[in-house]
Amino acid sequence: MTDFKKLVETLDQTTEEDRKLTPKQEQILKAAVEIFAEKGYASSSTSEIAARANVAEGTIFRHYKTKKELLISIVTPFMTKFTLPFFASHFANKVFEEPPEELEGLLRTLLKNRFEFARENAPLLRIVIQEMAFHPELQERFQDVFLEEIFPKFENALNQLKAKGKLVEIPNTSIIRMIISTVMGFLVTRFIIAPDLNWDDENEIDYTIDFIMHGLAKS
Amino acid sequence: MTDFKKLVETLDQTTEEDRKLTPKQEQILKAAVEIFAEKGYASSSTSEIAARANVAEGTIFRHYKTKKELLISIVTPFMTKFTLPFFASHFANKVFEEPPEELEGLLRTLLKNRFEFARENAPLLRIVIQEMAFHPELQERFQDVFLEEIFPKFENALNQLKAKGKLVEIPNTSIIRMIISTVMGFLVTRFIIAPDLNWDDENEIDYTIDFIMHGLAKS
DNA sequence: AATTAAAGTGAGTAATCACTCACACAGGAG
DNA sequence: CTCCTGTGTGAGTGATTACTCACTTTAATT
Repeated sequence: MTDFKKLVETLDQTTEEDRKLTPKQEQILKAAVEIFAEKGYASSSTSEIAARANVAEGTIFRHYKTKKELLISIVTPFMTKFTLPFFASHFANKVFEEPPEELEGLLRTLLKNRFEFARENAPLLRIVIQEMAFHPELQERFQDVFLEEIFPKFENALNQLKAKGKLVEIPNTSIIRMIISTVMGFLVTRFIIAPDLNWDDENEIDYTIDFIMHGLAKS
Repeated sequence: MTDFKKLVETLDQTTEEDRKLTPKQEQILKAAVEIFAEKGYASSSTSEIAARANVAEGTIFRHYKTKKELLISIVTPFMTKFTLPFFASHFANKVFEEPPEELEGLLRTLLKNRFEFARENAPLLRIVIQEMAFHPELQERFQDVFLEEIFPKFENALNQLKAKGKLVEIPNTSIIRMIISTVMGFLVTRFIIAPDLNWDDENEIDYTIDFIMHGLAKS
């Protein structure tokens, strides 16, 4: 429960920070997200961001010392919000603290959570995926969250499911990789690669969960 | 068999083109691949490429009209070589022309093929994934290959497997998405995100195939 | 009304960028 | 030898870049 408290504090902090923002600062962030998502960080110019935000170029550098600091202040709140609640919903949290009965309920909340979040933040998801490759600061931030918060809980749940004979006996790292590959593959296809297709989201989510469930069930 | 012939011609053509290259031109391509993979296309400068290639900057523009043409001449041969042989190995080809007995054999050749290719061309794989998002020319080239060559054959094979009652009854697009998500998720993790981990490749390939097989088997 | 600190401005700057061009040099054909 | 064409060169160019700074405006406090 202490973990959960810490998480809530983190989220509250960031939303408090959001409220401190000047109107012009909000315009800057909005414009920067749009342009970064469209052309990538390296190909985006601060002059263009200023223009779209209806702001003088100097105003950007009043609030953010460098262009990179602007990127980071956009990306890191998203990263923590996207990765931490992985197991932070009340239901999912319970699943991971009590011995988990079934993988399916966990997968379903997890996928639906992240699906809604990705839908509402598609440009940010795009930016993170694109820029993570080139900015070590972002990689470190991600590793911190993933290795210390998500991975241990994930592994613990998998071990309990294995003990109950409900999971294939392959390494946890492999299981986690397959789950994340499938989930991220779905989200990336749905919201980044082909967002304009006619998606039957309800069914696709069900198919995806069934695929993982059968793929990982003890044979 | 005509398709197969065309494919061989395509591959031969590109390797013939490779042989026409000046030594300096090879140095340029090698340096460009390295630097594009390290810092991304937009953050790479032609001066740095020239320096690493031990070549004057003007030499680059003698062979490639623009920086973007250099990128494209690097990326498109890789894309066709990576996507086309999807079903072009003799064995896989047979599987897709005769009624397919099992999905497993197909998956195994397919994954092993692409695995070796990704291992030998990891920097190029990285460049393609990174730059596809921002260059419509690359997206079009990819769509041509995928929609006209791979997708129809893939779908045909899946239909035959479904008719035999060996596959779940969900849309082919969903099945294809899950297979590609899992395969690409493995290759990207293995060669781009965490290439320095201690990988047990033989087993990981087996796990991955088993995961897909069970995930897609008729329940 | 006076004071003050923060927010906002935009012309200015040095660096870097992709790309050009006039020229040097190779070697094969006539 | 004389062309000639393709290859290689590197100083030069205009455009663009992230960032600075002297200045003005805003808004809240005394």
